[in-house]
Amino acid sequence: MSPKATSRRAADAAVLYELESQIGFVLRRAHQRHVSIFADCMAELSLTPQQFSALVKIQDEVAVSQNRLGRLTAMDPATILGVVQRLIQRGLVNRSPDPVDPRSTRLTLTEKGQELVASALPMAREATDRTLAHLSSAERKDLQRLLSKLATGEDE
Amino acid sequence: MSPKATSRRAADAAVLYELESQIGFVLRRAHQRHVSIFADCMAELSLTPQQFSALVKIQDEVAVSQNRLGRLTAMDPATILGVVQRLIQRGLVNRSPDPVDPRSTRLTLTEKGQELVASALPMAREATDRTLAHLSSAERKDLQRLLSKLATGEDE
DNA sequence: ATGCTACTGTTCGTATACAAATAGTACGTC
DNA sequence: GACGTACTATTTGTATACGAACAGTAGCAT
Repeated sequence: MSPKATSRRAADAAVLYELESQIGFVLRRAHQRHVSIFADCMAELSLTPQQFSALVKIQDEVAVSQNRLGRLTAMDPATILGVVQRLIQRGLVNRSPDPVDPRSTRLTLTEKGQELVASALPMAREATDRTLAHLSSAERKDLQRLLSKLATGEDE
Repeated sequence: MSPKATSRRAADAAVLYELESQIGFVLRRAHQRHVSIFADCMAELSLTPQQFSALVKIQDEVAVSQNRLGRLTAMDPATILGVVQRLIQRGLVNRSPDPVDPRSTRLTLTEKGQELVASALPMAREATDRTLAHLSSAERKDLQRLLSKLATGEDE
C-alpha cells in the first residue's frame, strides 16, 4: 500500500489539509506536553504553571493589584481571579485593600507562599529542562526567539 | 533608574528567575495568540480549533470511533466527548453504533458537516498565515521542526 | 468455558481561558 | 463641581484539558 493511498482516501475531492503540520496543532501539542511535564515535576507541591507564574510575579513586585498581576502573567481578569482565589485559599497569598485606590486590591505573598516559591523554583527549572531535553543550545535560543515573535505578533 | 534596579527588588535573596524567558510561558502566550487569531478568522462559522480539527479528521478517515478521533486530534477521551457532542448537536457529525464492536461508535460527517469543513478550510489557512505573518519561510520551517520535537519529545 | 487484560465510552471534579455584562470608583476635562 | 471615560474586581456562561473512577465488552490464554 503506497503512502498516497493512506494519506488521501475521501479527501481526494477536497484540498489537501494536513492537520499535523498546522502551526496551531503543533503549538497545542507542544504546550500540552510541557504542561504535563510541569505537573509531573511540581507534583509534590501541586502547583499549576499559572499558579506558579502568579506567585513568582507577586514576589517580583512585592505587592500587586489583581488585574495587573493578570497582565503580567498573561491571564484575563476572569481567569486570574480564580487563580488568585485558590492561592489565597491555600494560604500562599494575602489580599488587602489598596490604601489609595479602593477599587484595587493589594496582593502579597504570605510567609508560606515565599517558602513555597523558593522550593518550587528548582522544580520549575527542571520542567523547562525536561521540556527542552532534545534541543541543542542553539535550537533552544531559536525556539525562544521564534515563539516570542509569535506571542507578541511583532518583529522581535 | 538602572535596569538592574527594576529587575531585582525583593527577589535579591532568591535566585533569578525570569518568567518571560521560560519556554512554558512563551509557549502558552504563543498558543493564546494563535487561538485568538483562529477565533477571529473562524468567527463566521464559530468553530474552535479543536472542533475544526475533529471535523477534518473525521473527513480524512470517513468514519472513526470517538476514542480514535481523540488520539488523532490529541484530545483525551473526556475532552473529545464534549467536542463531539457539540458537533452532533449542531448537526455536523453523525453517530451510529459500530457494526462489529458494540462498545465503539462510528462517527461520520453529515452533509452539512462536509459543506462546513469545505468553507472552513480557507479560514483555517488564513489563521495559520496571520499567526506566522512575521516569520520568514525559513523561520516557519524551523519553528515547525522545533515545535514538533517538543511535542513528541523525540529527535525529529 | 473461564478468567485476565485491555479497550470502549462515560461521569465527576478541578483548573484554565475568555467573551460579555455588571457595580463601583478614579481621573481627566469642562 | 458635574461628567464622560477608563479602570477596578466580579459574575455568568461556554469550551477545552485531564486525572480518576466506572460499567461494559473484546480478545486472548488457559
